[in-house]
Amino acid sequence: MSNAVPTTDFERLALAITAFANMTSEEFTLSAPYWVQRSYRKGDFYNEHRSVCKHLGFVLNGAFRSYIIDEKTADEKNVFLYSGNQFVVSFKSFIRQIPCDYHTQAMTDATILSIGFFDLMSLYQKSHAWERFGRLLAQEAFNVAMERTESFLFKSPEERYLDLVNQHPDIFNTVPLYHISSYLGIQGPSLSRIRKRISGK
Amino acid sequence: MSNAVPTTDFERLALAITAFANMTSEEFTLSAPYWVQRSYRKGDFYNEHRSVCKHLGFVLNGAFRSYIIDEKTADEKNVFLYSGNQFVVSFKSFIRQIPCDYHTQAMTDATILSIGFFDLMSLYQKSHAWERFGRLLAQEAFNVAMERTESFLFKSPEERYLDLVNQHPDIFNTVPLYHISSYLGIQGPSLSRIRKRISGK
DNA sequence: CAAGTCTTTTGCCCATTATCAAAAAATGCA
DNA sequence: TGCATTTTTTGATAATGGGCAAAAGACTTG
Repeated sequence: MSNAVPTTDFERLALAITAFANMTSEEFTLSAPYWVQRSYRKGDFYNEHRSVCKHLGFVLNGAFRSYIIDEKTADEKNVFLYSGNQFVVSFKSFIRQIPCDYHTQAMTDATILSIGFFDLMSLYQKSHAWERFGRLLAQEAFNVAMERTESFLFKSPEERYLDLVNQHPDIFNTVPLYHISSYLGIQGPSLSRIRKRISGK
Repeated sequence: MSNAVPTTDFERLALAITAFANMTSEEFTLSAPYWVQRSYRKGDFYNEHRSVCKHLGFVLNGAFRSYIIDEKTADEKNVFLYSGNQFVVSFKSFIRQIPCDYHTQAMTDATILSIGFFDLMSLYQKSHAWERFGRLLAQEAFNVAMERTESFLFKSPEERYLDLVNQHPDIFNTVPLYHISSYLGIQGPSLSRIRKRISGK
């Protein structure tokens, strides 16, 4: 972990946030003192089960997953994937500052820019635009959850796979397929067969 | 639709909200002028696709569903069910006051107590406790969505069915099973077989 | 480069669900 | 009550995914 934030990375963050929350670069600049760059090795934990998620991270490189260990089968199930230009955060734990249900782990070496909960809260107080950011972040979390629910309701594993290829083309080069199959709610061999079916089209 | 709110119904609402948001009955009483009782016949719409959801409803009797029409198969898929002592609202549409993705319809004759969006917003402004209610409502919506996502990820249709029996024992007497199978993400005949399997245990 | 490890695919068989159609049961209504 | 409609169940078959084990392929790393 280091504090030096290269200009280009910081500009990427600025661009993403000003676009996301429709804020000016002056408003964004209020947050400048708070961002810290962090690096993770593959397998490192962004946040662990039972501990409170204290930071909101913006993914510069690499990919993370949130997973739960299924008591019955003792294996891991991926609930969320996060990759470049997305926010990595265990939302429920973060907004309520309560222990997290998930393990959140780097699936690859990764770098992020992160801001602490209390710093973010102070921005919410200081700035209307940041308050809006907070609301949009919450709504986004809700939307992601709903889209995922609807994908299970309306779509076959094959369609969910194709959607994921469209949404995160980047992760397929860097992340093992068993993480993908877990996210899709199917077994490794099933994903393998789906990919075979698709390639024959 | 009528305006006369019987005392007992109103007390049920008061009890539910004060418990939910940990507010005093004085704080709850601030909302008293705003609640209106509404009645629905089976098949009536609480809110229609493309129109903004303008009310938050507390279900006194009966049950509602939110559904989407699947373009591919042209049939309806239930995304949410709402029954007694729960809030019926199309959350995303309500909080952002944007057109709704869903149809929300009474599955049985039903009565609710409802409060309008702007009245609720004014309560949020006037009262810290109501602001807390708003936050908890949002978090609850998020949790419901997440639990539903996780149920698809971790559970078989049979387990989802058993969970629903526990969570909403009331609706099984009043609502056609095809609404339930749609909610569970399976076909009618499959639910029938699941029920047969279970009854033989 | 080669051995060892990790990841993905394949083969096999089984259990469950989808699909379509028809029968049976339940319900509503005259 | 009895007919018509709606809802649920059943039957038969096909498609899909699960589970297990083994093989094949990729990737480390000494």
